[in-house]
Amino acid sequence: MTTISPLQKTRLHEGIVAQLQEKILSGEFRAGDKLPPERELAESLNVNRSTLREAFKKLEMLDLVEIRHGDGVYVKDYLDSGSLELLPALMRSGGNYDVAILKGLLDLRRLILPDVACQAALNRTDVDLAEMERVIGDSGLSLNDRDMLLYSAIGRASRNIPFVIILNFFNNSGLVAELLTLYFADPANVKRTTRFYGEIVGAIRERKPEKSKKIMFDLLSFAEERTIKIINEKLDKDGMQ
Amino acid sequence: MTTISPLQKTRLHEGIVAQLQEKILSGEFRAGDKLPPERELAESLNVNRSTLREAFKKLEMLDLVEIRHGDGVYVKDYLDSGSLELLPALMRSGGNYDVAILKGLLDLRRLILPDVACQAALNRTDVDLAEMERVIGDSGLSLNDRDMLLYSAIGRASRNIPFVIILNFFNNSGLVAELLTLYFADPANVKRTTRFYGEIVGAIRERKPEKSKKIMFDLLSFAEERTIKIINEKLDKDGMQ
DNA sequence: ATATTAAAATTGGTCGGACCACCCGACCAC
DNA sequence: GTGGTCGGGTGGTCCGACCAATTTTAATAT
Repeated sequence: MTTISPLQKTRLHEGIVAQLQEKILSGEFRAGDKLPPERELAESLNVNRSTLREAFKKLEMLDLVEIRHGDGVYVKDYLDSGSLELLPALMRSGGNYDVAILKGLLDLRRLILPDVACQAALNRTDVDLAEMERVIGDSGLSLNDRDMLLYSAIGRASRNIPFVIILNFFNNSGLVAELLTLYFADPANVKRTTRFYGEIVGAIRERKPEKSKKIMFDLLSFAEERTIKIINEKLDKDGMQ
Repeated sequence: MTTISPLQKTRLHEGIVAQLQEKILSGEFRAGDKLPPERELAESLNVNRSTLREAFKKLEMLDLVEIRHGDGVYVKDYLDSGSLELLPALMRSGGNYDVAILKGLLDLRRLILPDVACQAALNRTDVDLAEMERVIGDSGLSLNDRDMLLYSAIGRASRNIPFVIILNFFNNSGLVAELLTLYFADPANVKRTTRFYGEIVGAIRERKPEKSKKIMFDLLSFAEERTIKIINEKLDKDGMQ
């Protein structure tokens, strides 16, 4: 029995984006390389030039390529200019998790979220609070959804837009979703996290910034340790078979 | 006598992206709204449908719109799904700096960079170190360029790819560049920052993570305070005239 | 009347080809 | 050398057509 179908409806230009992105991230196309002309590349891919151009527009927005009118399309160094959106692809470059990147992401979470909680405690409105309480009380939500919605609500309550954007990147990229599923597979983790929900919302309700920060930091530290452990076990198992 | 021309070459579809993005961020188009059909909108903008579609591909990559085959193009809530690349536009929504977002960005910097310096001290190679020393010793660089290149070098030395990507977003978005120009207008700030360069590279050379973190944090706190002050003065002045 | 189903209309996705705008290198005039 | 000219290559835009997915409408069966 396998997991549910991916049900990806693949638009042609998206396939091209994925293909070219992979070639760039894997190093097959190096920074500074000049790609073949659009007309030529379109023919190679058996695709219309318009379609290829739509793909290029996405790659340009990801800062993976630079398009120079009258000259050509050049590969950029994604370490100099890449976007956060590249991380999911980078993390799976070898088929397995790239643990270094995963740890980097968890670092980021641990650095940012306590401050978000702190600012949320300072700036939250009653409406923000009601939304948090609704989310942690809604039994119709899956564990994953509840978790992500709560973080999203806390982010909004902080009124710090850069933080909100980064938080929602975590939520929407699918990276956290995968990790959460593994994490919540252990009932002990579910219990710990459920307790955390009450504590953090309570601290935000009482408008206690330092307490909120500490609660958030402690939970993240706990979850981070467990997650790294789970991933390492998974890698070991996959490595053996 | 004025400064040299900006030499902006504007591609048609980029103008469309800017226009639609502004309408979304300003709230003229609200989340959930359905945009006019491509054919209709293309005619309104006096532009070809292919060109409009290229613009849509960029807006889709920014997660500002969702394109549904056979249905239409819908506006998304950028607070739920937006990308970091939106911040520069958000910060200038009213023509002036949005100080709240600016502070959020500086928060982010102050949270992340000390950890980057810490990890750089742990993971740097001799090549990384040589690059840092080259940058701070290169008298051919402008103050702005030297600053950004040093941070970039420290970021790479940390070997933490998510951090590098966020750092380079700061550098490449143009936000930091503007602030730096204001910041470096005061010779006292130049002096303080130049001293910092020697200290931080020294600490990274000696592989002292906590020392590196503290040096970075102190400098950022100093620079942050000065920058906020400068911006507030600027806003006051602009407000009076 | 209501529910089901099939056709039509709407809309995004792809295509092929044409022409314009820009960059660059080769060549020429001074 | 210096500067201008020109031609070939490349991205930018345009046009009109058809394909594919979805929604809407109309016809039909119950």
